[in-house]
Amino acid sequence: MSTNDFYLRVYEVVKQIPYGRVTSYGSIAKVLGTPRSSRTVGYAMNAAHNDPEVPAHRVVNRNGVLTGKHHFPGTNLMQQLLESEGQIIEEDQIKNFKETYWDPLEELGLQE
DNA sequence: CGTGTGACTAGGA
DNA sequence: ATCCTAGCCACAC
Repeated sequence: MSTNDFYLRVYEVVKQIPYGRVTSYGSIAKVLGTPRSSRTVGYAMNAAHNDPEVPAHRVVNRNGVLTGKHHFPGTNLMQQLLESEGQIIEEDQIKNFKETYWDPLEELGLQE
């Protein structure tokens, strides 16, 4: 495999994000072994479109800001989805980010 | 194979 | 704390 492999790996990680939790692009990239390809992770999410099992709304930037909300249908679908999971969002930013942050490195047992 | 682009991030002013 | 800059990597053309 080749090209799609990276995207598929991204999806596999995103799919494992628990309900009500979120993570960052950089963390996902790090899990994949390429911490510098965080931008590409977001790029991959564009194609995630085809995979409804990928909870793209649970992926935000490292500050807990919904940078990708503009890529969702409507104007604040991403925010609505997160709020429906119990997230507290204000000004496009997750207020309880630290509490709901899900670190794939820890949770997947890849670290420590 | 070179160039441009982006749902990012870290570091410096 | 906020704003700006440069580096990154995978992909489309």
